[in-house]
Amino acid sequence: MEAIGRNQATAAQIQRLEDAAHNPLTGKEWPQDHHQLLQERRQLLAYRHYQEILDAYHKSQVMILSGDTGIGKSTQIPQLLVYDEYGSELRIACTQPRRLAATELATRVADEMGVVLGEEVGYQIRGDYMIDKHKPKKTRLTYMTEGILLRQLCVDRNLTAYSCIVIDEAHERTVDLDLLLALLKKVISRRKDLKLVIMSATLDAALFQKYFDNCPLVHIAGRSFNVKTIYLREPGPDFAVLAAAHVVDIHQHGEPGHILVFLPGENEIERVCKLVRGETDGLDVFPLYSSLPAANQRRALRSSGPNRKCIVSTNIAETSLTIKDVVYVVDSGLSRQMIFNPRLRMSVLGIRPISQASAIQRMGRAGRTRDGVCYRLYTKEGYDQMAPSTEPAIRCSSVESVILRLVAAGYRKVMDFDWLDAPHPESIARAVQDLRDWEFLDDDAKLTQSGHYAAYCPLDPIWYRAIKTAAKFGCSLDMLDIAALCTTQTSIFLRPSGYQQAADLLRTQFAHPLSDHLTHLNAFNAYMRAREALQERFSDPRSILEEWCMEKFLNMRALEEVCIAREMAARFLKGKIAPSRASVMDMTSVRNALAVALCTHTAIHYSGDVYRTVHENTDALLSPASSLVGRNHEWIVYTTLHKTGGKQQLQIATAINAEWLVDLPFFQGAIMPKTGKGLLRQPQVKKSLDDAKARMEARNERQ
DNA sequence: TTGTGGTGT
Repeated sequence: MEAIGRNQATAAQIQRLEDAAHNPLTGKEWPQDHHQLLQERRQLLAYRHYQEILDAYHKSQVMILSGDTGIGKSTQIPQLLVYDEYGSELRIACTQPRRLAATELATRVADEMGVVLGEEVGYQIRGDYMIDKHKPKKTRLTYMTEGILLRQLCVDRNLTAYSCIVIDEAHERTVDLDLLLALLKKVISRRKDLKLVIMSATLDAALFQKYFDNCPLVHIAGRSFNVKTIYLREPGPDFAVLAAAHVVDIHQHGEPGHILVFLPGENEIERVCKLVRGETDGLDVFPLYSSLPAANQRRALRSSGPNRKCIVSTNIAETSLTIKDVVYVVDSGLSRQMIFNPRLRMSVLGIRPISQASAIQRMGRAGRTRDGVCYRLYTKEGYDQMAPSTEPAIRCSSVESVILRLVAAGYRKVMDFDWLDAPHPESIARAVQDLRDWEFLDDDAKLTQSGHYAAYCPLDPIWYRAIKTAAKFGCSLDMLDIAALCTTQTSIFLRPSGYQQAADLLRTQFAHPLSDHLTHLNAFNAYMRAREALQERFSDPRSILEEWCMEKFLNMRALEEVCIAREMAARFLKGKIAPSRASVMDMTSVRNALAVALCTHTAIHYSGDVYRTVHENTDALLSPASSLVGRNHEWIVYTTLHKTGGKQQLQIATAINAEWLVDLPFFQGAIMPKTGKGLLRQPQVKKSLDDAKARMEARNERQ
């Protein structure tokens, strides 16, 4: 390649390289479509700002790049940096919040640069990579998820393999991103030759600029196409009815072009679909949400008949999936959001207004291929009252694993760490307390050996502890499966609208009378058996497996995720924890291990369907899906405490014996919640444990 | 009488 020193390239030089007879990266001739791709790329706004971006990049260690979606930031900027960084002989990483984006961008950019995917341009996501690992210099640019870079940061705290890190979609503010930025800020102070480019939507750019000592900001103004925004004149009564009416009106009177409707969830979506179908002809209506079987999702995205298409979707179409040729957007202004309440250690799921940033993102979905229209089912005043940006995820989730990773990275002052937005102090305090209860931190908040392992284990910390505990009970492999099932957030059980009762009925074939954890395990084992049997008989059993899952109302995507999580965790645990399995005939040991490991998540039966949690001292019902409903076991452990639709629920529970709790440190007198007068707030807990103790003593005497 | 969306050498 033409000799350009590191960080000395000009836009003209790069253009010359791209116009040359041979590909400067490979020395080979360009692929046939090179010139056409180049022409398309040179139309993109991001490409047209090459020189301005290079100037800012050369001048400063950190820079922020802002601009609307669809201008080619994610594809063009990393390519530009490949040429500019060529002299450094180190790699460039470009992070993405989602796996799909990482793989698709890598594929596209490898094409545009005229190289083979996995050679000069590659990707890395969990359980899958296309990079040249053996020749360190070969892969110049790697698209990866934020989590992958965080992992690499744990191993190599100065990221010595890289000369430049590009953070894309920074405005999405995932938990991993906030942790990554905080750690990168430390890295760049140690490594002055490491460059950082943060790409974000316009609205949040100033925030990042301030965080990085007022570094330069380049804004690429303009968007690919205009979208006209139409507000409601006065607030409407029922957003579902309103949404349906807008769709019908657009279909009857509007110019050609597909319609995309944003609603909070599956229920609302199915309702609107029904309303619209009843009143239109020649309109293909598709629901779209994550628990929809993959085939139905594909149909919604790919179908292209002569009819107009209307897709009624959750937030999944806001960022994760792109629908071609959308001209109309109907935005309800609402979404379901999960917010963590640190005091109750409880997640609350509810329908809330979206942010302005999110409204803009939804609107932009109408202007990807030509000018569009966005109908907002709220007033201009309603829009003005929305929060400018979506609350960063680190502010509304539990932070046990974040704090653990932070301590593992060598930062112990977790309370006054330099965050972009700090987690709630109460969240941090809770996390530190939990990590101590789980023995990952000692009394000086120092990392223990087992805390060190938990930080590197690709499972939630509490599940690493559960596997460790299970090893003592001779069932570490059963617990590994349960851990993978619980760490994978999406449920393996489907309950499609219209088939709820059938789904509930079929679920009972896996039901374990004493445990939802074991119910999940039964279903997972059944899937693994079917998978193995089919793999022996067919070379590509995927579609048959998909059918098998469909019949049993199991979510195959979730089950495959569980498989990957399990394999990765198993690889990590090899040599650290002895593998063992409980007898199929008696899973008592698994329940006992769950009781010990999840002892901070115990609840005692109160009255009727009501349980009261020991730690938070709050009343909650078993989830209606639990196989323990109506059985009134005295003690249970649960995986999560949720609030949905105003009701507090305990999800994924297992019945346990009081005898298993009496000797645990967590249940010794001092830790029990007390009232101001020093009286036990839950005398029933004490009584139950005392009774259990008496029973144990009596048994010992008899022997 | 139940549920938005992501992610992990």
